[in-house]
Amino acid sequence: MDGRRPDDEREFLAAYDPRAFAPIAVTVDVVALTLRGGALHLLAVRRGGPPFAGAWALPGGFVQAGQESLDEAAARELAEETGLDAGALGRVHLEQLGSYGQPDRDPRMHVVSVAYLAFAPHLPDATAGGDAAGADWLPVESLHLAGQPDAAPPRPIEQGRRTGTYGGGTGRRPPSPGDSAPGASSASAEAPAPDFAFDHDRIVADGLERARAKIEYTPLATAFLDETFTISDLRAVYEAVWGAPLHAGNFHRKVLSVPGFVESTGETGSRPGSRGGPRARLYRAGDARQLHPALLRPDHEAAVR
Amino acid sequence: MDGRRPDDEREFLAAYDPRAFAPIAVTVDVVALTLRGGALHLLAVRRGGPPFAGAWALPGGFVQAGQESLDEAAARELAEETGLDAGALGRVHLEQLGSYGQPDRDPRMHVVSVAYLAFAPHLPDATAGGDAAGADWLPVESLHLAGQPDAAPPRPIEQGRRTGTYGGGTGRRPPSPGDSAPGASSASAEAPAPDFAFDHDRIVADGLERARAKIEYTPLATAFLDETFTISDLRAVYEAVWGAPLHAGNFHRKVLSVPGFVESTGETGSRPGSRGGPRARLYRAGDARQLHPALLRPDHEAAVR
DNA sequence: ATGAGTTTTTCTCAATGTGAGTCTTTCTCA
DNA sequence: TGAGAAAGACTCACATTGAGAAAAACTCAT
Repeated sequence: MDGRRPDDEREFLAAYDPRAFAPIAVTVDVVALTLRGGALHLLAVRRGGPPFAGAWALPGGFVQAGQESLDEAAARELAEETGLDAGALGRVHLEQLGSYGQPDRDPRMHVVSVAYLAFAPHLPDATAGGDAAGADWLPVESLHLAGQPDAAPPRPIEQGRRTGTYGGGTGRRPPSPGDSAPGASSASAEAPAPDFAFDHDRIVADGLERARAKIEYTPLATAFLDETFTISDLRAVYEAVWGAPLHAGNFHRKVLSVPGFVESTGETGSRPGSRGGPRARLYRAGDARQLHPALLRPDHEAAVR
Repeated sequence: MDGRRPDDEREFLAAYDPRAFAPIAVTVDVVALTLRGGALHLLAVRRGGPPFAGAWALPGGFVQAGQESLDEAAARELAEETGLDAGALGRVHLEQLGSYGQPDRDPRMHVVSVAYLAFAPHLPDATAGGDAAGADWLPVESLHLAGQPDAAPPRPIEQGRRTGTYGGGTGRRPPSPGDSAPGASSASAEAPAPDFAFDHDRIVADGLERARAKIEYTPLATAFLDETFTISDLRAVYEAVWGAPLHAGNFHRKVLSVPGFVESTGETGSRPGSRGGPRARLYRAGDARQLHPALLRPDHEAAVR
């Protein structure tokens, strides 16, 4: 562990001179996900300088030595990049994703990056905080990521109507096995560059997989929604994150059967953007921290071999 | 992300002088688990120098800047502390657990530690590699850990016979709900100190929870066993890690019903240490990377509220 | 205002998975 | 040789799941 070198006070004080031994920088990077127009989006910044100038990257920055914990650094970076105030930030779920420390992942020096995963309700447009050249929410379905077994080929972005359910919109549902949600866009103005700086494509891929797995057995899908929501809103989250349509009836039954997942507000919504149907009841997140039984992904082919 | 400061070549080269800005040290620590005498054990080293001289700590050390990845550093530290050769190390499962970066977690300076979790088949006694004062396998059930809801109170270690099944051995099975496996020991000679240096008790607690959760939905329990094993051997792993007895018949049925979990060798074991019963069939790990359906922990009270 | 098309919500049914036991057979040990 | 233990196959009642049907409540374009 930390410091096995020193055998006496003098020696370890020498050995721990900060400038003498550890030329490794520590940064945090945030994979921030939100729902916009029914589709899953990722917060990315456009790099202003080399290396990878002009490429997309994850928002992040250096951990301030001696000043902050990793969690605090991640929250700070996320706030800087999104313009979130402390209140809005409080509604965001932020958890550690993992650390990335290949010696050559940054051409300048050995940088260990601690990645975080954030789930946020609909957020305002990103404001290029700090010194990034720009920041934007990129539709996740249009990204092509390293090592993604289900990476979708690049496709032309289609602006347009969405059904409000799952992230597809191209009419080819239900998707065949092994299908990944086809390209679709909603809010972001420009076609996303397919590549990320550094190893950020891998971090994003890991974050997405974590998000998809996490909503199976935790109620975190509610972190994408406002204080109150309908069961259909919740189903739209699962469909967007998993990229597959779900059976509405079974989903309804299941959500209500899991203790502590959601609790009824007694009220009923008005659903302005609806395309018909009765007014849905409103719920808020319950007090469960784990879902039992879990909502398993459809197919997710049995044992992954 | 890494480096948003620089806006031109000159500036970022200056900004990235290794010695100029990041007095944060990066270490790896390994939560290494193995089965000894049917009980789960944790590899710990006795600290030779301050701070926390004489306390138990996790094996670990500095990441060699520019030289190795985090995974490589963890494997190296584990090998140093266990005397494992490359071959034996190949049979060990090693995965990243998480990073710990509270500014004051090490009194000397800001140290970010990337923790790893290792599952190993029965290993030889630990050899105090490096410069630790000693290394030993501590029975997990005798530890009392920070923030552990189910932390067992310290108990006298009882040397002695074990039934070969779950980690109890005190005859009080089946345990009542909420029970955690009572203190028991097998190999280690001295009573374990209940406290760890730094925040290592938290890291251990996180590692144990991860291990308990991970064997639910992955076949990693087989990483604690030799090349071939019986269903009972496998059940003993689950019982030791979860600290609760399992229904032998249901476990048997379930393991065989999960595709790719185990595959039959066609052979049958001799079981020298057995206390009766027919010779069990031998299996080896299958090719599944996920268990479907999963083997859920008993009770694990529904939704954790 | 009317009818077509949607959506919410509830039900049914068959298939599958699960916990708790029982039973037979095969071994070890005293 | 008999008591005790373990492997493994079964049974049974019950919960969970996927697929589908259907009633009721709405929206929207004619």
